[in-house]
Amino acid sequence: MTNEEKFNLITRNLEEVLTADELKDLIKSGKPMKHYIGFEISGKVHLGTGLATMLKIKNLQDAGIETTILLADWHTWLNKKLDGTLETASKMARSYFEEGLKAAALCVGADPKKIEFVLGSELYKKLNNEYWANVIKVAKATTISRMMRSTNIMGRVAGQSSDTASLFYPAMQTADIFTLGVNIAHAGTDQRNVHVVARDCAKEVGYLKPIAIHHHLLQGLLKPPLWPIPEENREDIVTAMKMSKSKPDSAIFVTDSPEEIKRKIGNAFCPEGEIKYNPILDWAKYLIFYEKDSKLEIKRDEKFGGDITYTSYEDLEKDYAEKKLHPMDLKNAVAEWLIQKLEPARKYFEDPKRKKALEEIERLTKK
RNA sequence: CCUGAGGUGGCAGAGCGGUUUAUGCAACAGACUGUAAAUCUGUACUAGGUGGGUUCAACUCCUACCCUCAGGACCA
Repeated sequence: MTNEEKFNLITRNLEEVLTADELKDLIKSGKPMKHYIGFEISGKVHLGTGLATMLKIKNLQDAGIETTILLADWHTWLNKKLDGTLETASKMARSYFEEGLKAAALCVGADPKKIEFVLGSELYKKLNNEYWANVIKVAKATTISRMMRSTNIMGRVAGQSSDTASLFYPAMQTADIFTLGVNIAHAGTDQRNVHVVARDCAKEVGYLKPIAIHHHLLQGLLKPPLWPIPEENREDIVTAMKMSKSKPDSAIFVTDSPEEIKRKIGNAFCPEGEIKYNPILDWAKYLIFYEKDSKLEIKRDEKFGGDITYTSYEDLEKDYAEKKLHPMDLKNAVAEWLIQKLEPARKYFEDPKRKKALEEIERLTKK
């Protein structure tokens, strides 16, 4: 694989790379590339955490990068998720979340065995003072206002009043990056602020400045609070509409049953001819047509034009915009695609132990 | 620690000592569109921070405690 091919693989479908030149240099240098992405154990694995992330991880694996997933149990605790205890977060990290991510990896053809899963609490314990020293170093190298601007990573509006612990969050996340020694930090675009903090203070803290890569956040299935979306705050609304674990009908989880998938897609917001904000098209673009050789088969009645197969997102979008493709036909096809794609995950969770863990996380997130 | 405001259903947000207990959003069902949305109709459901007390009866009064918010005090 040439350096250019590697670069293209790593950056495919990304929303942002900080910075592309640094990445090129890193590839050229031939140094080992170590990637990381972190997750809170805040609920079930959905298409965003699962498929979107794993598709990228597969690219990275193919490019020969060492991939790491941090199971951020401390962050989960700090953020009062699940039942609010560290113990539960740690337990569910291994019993459920890691398994859910592995299942998702299987769905997209990534190799779960080549992903290193690191549990936050184990890492911190192992490193003893070093980790917390890094947190303090980061805290010393940053300002409160800077940190407050980064706190939207927790699904909150930045700067909104919250407890003191939330200020530690970005410092910890940054320390994670340094402590793990990663040179490629990966996340959804919602976490770019923290990555920028990490890059800003890397030198001062005495660590490698990580390259940050950000993938697209999948849209949620629900109708936006304001429709049509006013142009001036379009960005805010769209990011607020991302798929969310806490709104089960906005998301599809990797273990959802075929019936559940059909129901959710069926209920999804999907205006005819609308291509600017359309979760189903968004999913088609970022999941189905993620790989170049993908295709989507539409099955429909003769009176609606008969079956058709799309081999590029552009064609799909064009027909949809011109109303040559009806939302319902699109929905059916996307639902069918997902049902098939997620089959390995459902199978994986037939295992009694995993199934039990899944039920437990469902219980914990119910309220 | 002090002062003030407040803690109501999934969320937002009123009133009231006693009855069918708002209202909005969300949810669910139906109608209408070959999806969803919008619109119309309907349904259900779910409360009163916690412990005491007053009362025939308390979400509504009293009291203690807890918590949130604003300000003050302390540090000076």
